[in-house]
Formats: sequence, C-alpha cells, structure tokens
Amino acid sequence: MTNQTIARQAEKSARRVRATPVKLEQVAKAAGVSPSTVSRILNGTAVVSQAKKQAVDEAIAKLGFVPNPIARGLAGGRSMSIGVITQAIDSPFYGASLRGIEDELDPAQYCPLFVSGHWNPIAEARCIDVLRARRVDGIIVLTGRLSDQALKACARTIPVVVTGRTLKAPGLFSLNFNNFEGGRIATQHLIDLGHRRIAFIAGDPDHPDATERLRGYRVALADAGVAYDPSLVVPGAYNEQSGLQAVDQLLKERLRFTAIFAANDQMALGAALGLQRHSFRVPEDISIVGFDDLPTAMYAIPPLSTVRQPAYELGRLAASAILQMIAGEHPSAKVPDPRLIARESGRRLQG
Amino acid sequence: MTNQTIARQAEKSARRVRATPVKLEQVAKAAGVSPSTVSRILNGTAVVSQAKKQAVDEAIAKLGFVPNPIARGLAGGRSMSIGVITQAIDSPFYGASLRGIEDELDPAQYCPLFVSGHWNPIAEARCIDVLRARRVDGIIVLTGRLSDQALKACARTIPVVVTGRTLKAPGLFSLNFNNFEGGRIATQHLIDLGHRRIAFIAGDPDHPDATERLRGYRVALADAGVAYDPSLVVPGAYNEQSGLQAVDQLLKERLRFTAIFAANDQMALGAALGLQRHSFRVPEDISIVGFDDLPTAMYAIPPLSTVRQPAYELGRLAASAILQMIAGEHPSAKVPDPRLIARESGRRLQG
DNA sequence: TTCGGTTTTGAAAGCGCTTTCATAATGGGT
DNA sequence: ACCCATTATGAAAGCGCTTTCAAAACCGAA
Repeated sequence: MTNQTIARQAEKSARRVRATPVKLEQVAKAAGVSPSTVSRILNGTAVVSQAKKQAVDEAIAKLGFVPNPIARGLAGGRSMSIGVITQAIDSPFYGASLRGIEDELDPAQYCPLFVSGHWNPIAEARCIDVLRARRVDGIIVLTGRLSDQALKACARTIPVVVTGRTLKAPGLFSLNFNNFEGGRIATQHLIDLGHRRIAFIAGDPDHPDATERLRGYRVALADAGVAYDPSLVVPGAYNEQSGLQAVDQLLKERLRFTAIFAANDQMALGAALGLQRHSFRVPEDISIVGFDDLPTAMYAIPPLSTVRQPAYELGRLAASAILQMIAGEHPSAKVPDPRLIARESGRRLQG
Repeated sequence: MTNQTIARQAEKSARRVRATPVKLEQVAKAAGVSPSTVSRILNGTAVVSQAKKQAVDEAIAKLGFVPNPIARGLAGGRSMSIGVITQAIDSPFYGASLRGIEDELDPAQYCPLFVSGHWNPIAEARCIDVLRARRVDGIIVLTGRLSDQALKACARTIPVVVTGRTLKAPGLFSLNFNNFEGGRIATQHLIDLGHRRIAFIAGDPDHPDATERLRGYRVALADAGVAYDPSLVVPGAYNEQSGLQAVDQLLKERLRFTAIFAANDQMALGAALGLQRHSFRVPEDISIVGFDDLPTAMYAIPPLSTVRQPAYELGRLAASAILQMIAGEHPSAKVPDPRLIARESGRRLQG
C-alpha cells in the first residue's frame, strides 16, 4: 500500500460523518431477530440457532455495527475497559509496561484507562473508586503502595492483577519479578569482574522491590565471602538526582570502592554523572551496574550494564491475565527470570 | 500527618465496601425535590431556587453522592472524560505532556482517556472513533499525522485541541511550538561558540516539526554568513539509533564538522554515543546541541545542551484549553517561546 | 382581583445495551 | 399421538442520568 493510498484511506475514514452510529436495534431489525438475541450473540451469553447467528453476523458486518461501550457499561455488561493504576504516567520504566498493556488489550477491543497513584496509597484508593465508577471490567495495579488488604478487598468485587508483589486471593492474580535474584546476579557480575568493594545505592526501604534487591546484593557478597559493609550502602530515591547525591556522599566519606550497584538505572545514570563530576571514569576507575534496563540504558555513555526487567512483557502478561480472569479462566503466567545485560559500564578489575 | 495515619486512612477508604453507590434519585428524595432538579443543579443547566439548591447540596454532601460518569455519558450529558490521542504512551517526550494533562484535568474531575496513534493516520482516525464511542467530552490530539481536514471535520462535532500545528476552525484550538525559532537559536548557539561546520541530524521530512527546525538551522546559518552545505544534513528518525547511524554516516563520508545539531534529544544522545564509539570526545572534539530537553538530558554525559520544549506546560495548556472550550469559552493560551538550555555538550571552538 | 407572561419544578421519555422472565419452539419418551 | 422437560427466542424492565415538555408557581400590570 503506498503512502498516498494510506493517507487517502485515513481521510475517508476520518471524514465519514458517522451520521447516526448504528445501534443494536437496527442490527436486530436487519437480521429479523430481537435485540435480545443480538445481544446474546455479541456476548456469547446463550446458545442461539446457527441460522440466526449467521444472519446477525451478516447484519453486523453489513451495517458496520460497533457496540457502544458506554451503554454496555451502564447496562451492567462489559464496559470493555480495563483500569490501570500506574504511579506516574511518564515513568520511563512503567511506560513500557503501559505499552505492553495497550498492545495486548487492543486486539481484544478493550481500552485501558490509565490513572496515576503517585506512590500514594490514598491517591491509589481514590483511583480505584474512580475506576469502579467508570465501570471498568478489571483493574491492573502496577506495583504501588496499596496494602495487600485493600487489594484483596477490591478483588472481591472485580478482577485485579497486581505486579510487584506476590499475593494470592480470590479474584486476584499477582505477577512478581524476582528482585532478589536480580540483585544477586548484578552483584555477582561485579564480583566476577574482580570487584570486592561494591557500593550499593538503595531504593525506598519501605518497598519490597528495593529491599529484595538489597538482599540479593548481600547474599551475593556473602556467597563470595565478602564481608558486608553497611557504610557502602547509601539511600536513594530511584531518580537520577539521588544517584548523583549518593556518589557525592560516598566520595565525601572517603569510602573505598571500585564498583557501584544502583537499585535502578536512573540512579545508576545519575551516579555515572556524579563520578564524572569528580573526575572518575566509568568503567576505567569505577564500574557501574544498574537495574531495569531502561530503553535509554543502551545509549548511555558508556552503555549501561544492567539487570533486564521485562517491563513491556510484564505489561502484556498483566493485560493478558486480566483478560483471562474476565473470561473466567485462571491465569498462570510467570514473569521471566532476571537476566544480566553486560554492556560497557563494568570492567574487570586489574590484579 | 504521619505515615501511619496516612496508611490507616488509605486502608479505610479502600476497604469501605461501597455497598450500593448512592444514586441521584436518593439525593432527590433526601432533599425533597425531583431528580430533574438535582440534575439541573449538578450541571448548572437551569436556575433553581436558592432554597432547593442548598437542600440538594446538603443531601449530596451528607450522602457522599458522586455522579456516575457512565450514566451521564449515556444520557448525553458530560461524560467527564477527555480523549487524548498520543503517539506512543511511552514516549519520553510526550510523557511529560500526558502528566500535564492529567494534572490539569484531575482537579476538574475530568479523566483522560489515552490512546496511541503510533504516528499512523489510519490508527489515529480509529482512535477518534473509539473516543467518540466512549462519549468523551473533548479530544486532545498531540501532534500526529492526521490531516488538517480530518481534524476540522472532527471539531465540528466535538471540541478539539491539537498541538504541533497552527490551525483555526470552529471548535478547534491549536497550540503550536515555535520550532523554527528553536532550530534557529540552537544553531545560533553553536555559531556563537565559534562553530561554522555544523551538521544537522534531521527528523521526518514529512513533518512540520522537523522541517521547521531545519529551516531554523538554515536561517541561522545564513544570518551568520555560513554557506549551507546539504551534505551536512543527514536524515534521522527521532530515536537514539538513528542519531548513532547519522554520525556513522557523517564520519564515513569523511565530512568535516565541529558540531552537531540534532533535531531532538534522543538523536543527540545517540549521536554522542556514536561519536564516542569513533573516539571523538564531546564537547572537546565535537559539540552537540539537542532539542526537547528531555528529563534525562541534564543527566547525560556530558549534560546535553538543548532547546527546551515545555512538554509538561504544553499538556497543561492543552487540557486547560479543552476545558475552556467545553465551558463554552474561547481559549487563548500560547506556548512559551523556545529557550536554549546551555549545558556541557557544547564548547567554544578554539581559534 | 384577574390575566398574560415568566420562571421554577416535576413527570416521563429516552440514551443503547443487558438480562430476567415468560412464552414459543423443540425433542424425546411412552 | 401426547405430554413434559428442555432449549431457543422475544418482550419488557431496567442501568443512572439528562432533557424535553407540560404543569405549577410566581410576577407585576391592568
């Protein structure tokens, strides 16, 4: 199809005045059946004779009928929309998940409704109310700080899939990434490179994501017979600025270290800049490993070694799971295991 | 408020079982008026006596009534949602705009409905259909490739605000950024630094955004009396990879240049990496200026000099404009002028 | 006081679909 | 051939709100 043809087609479809959108009733009339029957065929809520089904399908095709999701929502059927509670709509990490959700929902004719919880449990609870008022058919919660309690309660009335924690309850499916293992292999990578004094830039100590990564760090250290030095772990806030500050602090305290493991890529990138500001080269002087594998990580200077977290796939899995739950099935997807992506920010320590 | 208190409160609100959401009818009964009157008060569609208004307001407060947006949508009133056609939900640039939209809509009780057009006019047209079926009260189109025609047609039936182009039509408001001026000052900056041989990594030649930036580049060059050398402008695709490839190409052709102006930050970052791969230092050997001022630009190594495009503000302005249009007012907002953010990727050319 | 003209209010009809409930058609068993 | 148990279908009642339309209340002028 040429570009011109594409453009022309788009024109046509956009300009089409859509005088009066075709309604279910008209389909019924055209097919010579009752509206109820059409509805039943649409939703597969009951068996209808082969003949009528075909007649209706043809009428739908001929008239180009598309059911109105709003009306459906009101009538108590499917609203064909899935609520997604993300923490910040512009998060570089969750962005990929959102796209995954979109891509998975789209072919099923479902539409995501994104709302931001801003890592605030009260806001998240409000989000749930909003979504429920909008009659979503299911809710996907991307991590967040809502209590397990609250989530379970919500799941009693509507299918919920949540990422970033492991939780089992009726109507609730969780999809968790192995942060512990991720933390472990990141640290292990640095150890394999000959590093022994490895600083850790941590995340929010309240959050399992972050604490698990720390645990992985500690276990890797222990496995290698390296003593854990608490002064080498500095707090961070999962953003570039805090990575930069962490390095400042590390350097100010005159701590000796040859490598840094940051609990996420953004902090790793900030740390790299901090190091550069103090005239340390990465990786010649200090090695860095991040966590997440943001789309930009491979274009950082130097390209960042990191633990790949499959955000996009996670989104797809979550969406697919919620669709399954709505269909009455029991999802069983699992998040892929962490994988180390060795790029150029880590370097073998010379004897 | 302590963290504990916050958590407790969130619990409560999340656990609240919301037995049967309060309906407008109940409010009417409680206030001793008819449903019509309540509706009128809610929407301000007619004058009602002070006494009744107060009674209704009290009943609403007491019962904690929240109108059901789905029912409203069906009944033909406000659906309290705004459709937003973005190009990719995970775009690092538009992300900020989405947040701006969210932040502006939220206090007005409106809810954004994000759909992705993927820079494809057919997909965008489909998005519009979806949004209309969902009874959105207005549509914000973030740039995109839909024809002006199509947009105008759409605006005849529903308020539309579009960014990235200048367009006037009934029901249509546009918010454009001065890309020409942005391109000009970016180039000017490099010229001021003493550069004469400035390469330009372009964007999609079909897109006014990109072509205007190129025009700015050419005008700045002309103003400085520097001859335009077409071999110094190489195509790009607005992503890191293409910036990297552009540098490869530039270098392979053994072109002489001391600076690069990339039509967006992502390409600039890719270019920086490409340069590094060929052992050129930024900014010692080659200066770079980008465009957009992505959140990550300031944490790049070296921090990227760029033209600030106020994506977040743009989102707020767009949202605020659509709200005004819905209210029957005529928006008049204007996008702030481009501003050069000089960081560390540009350097004065030595004699 | 009465009347025409306003303004406030309520009753009722949808919006487009789903879903109970009742009826009609079907099918097997005697 | 007849009856009862199924199964397929349609009529109609909502879902929770908005909005016409018409009636009720109010206003001041004659």
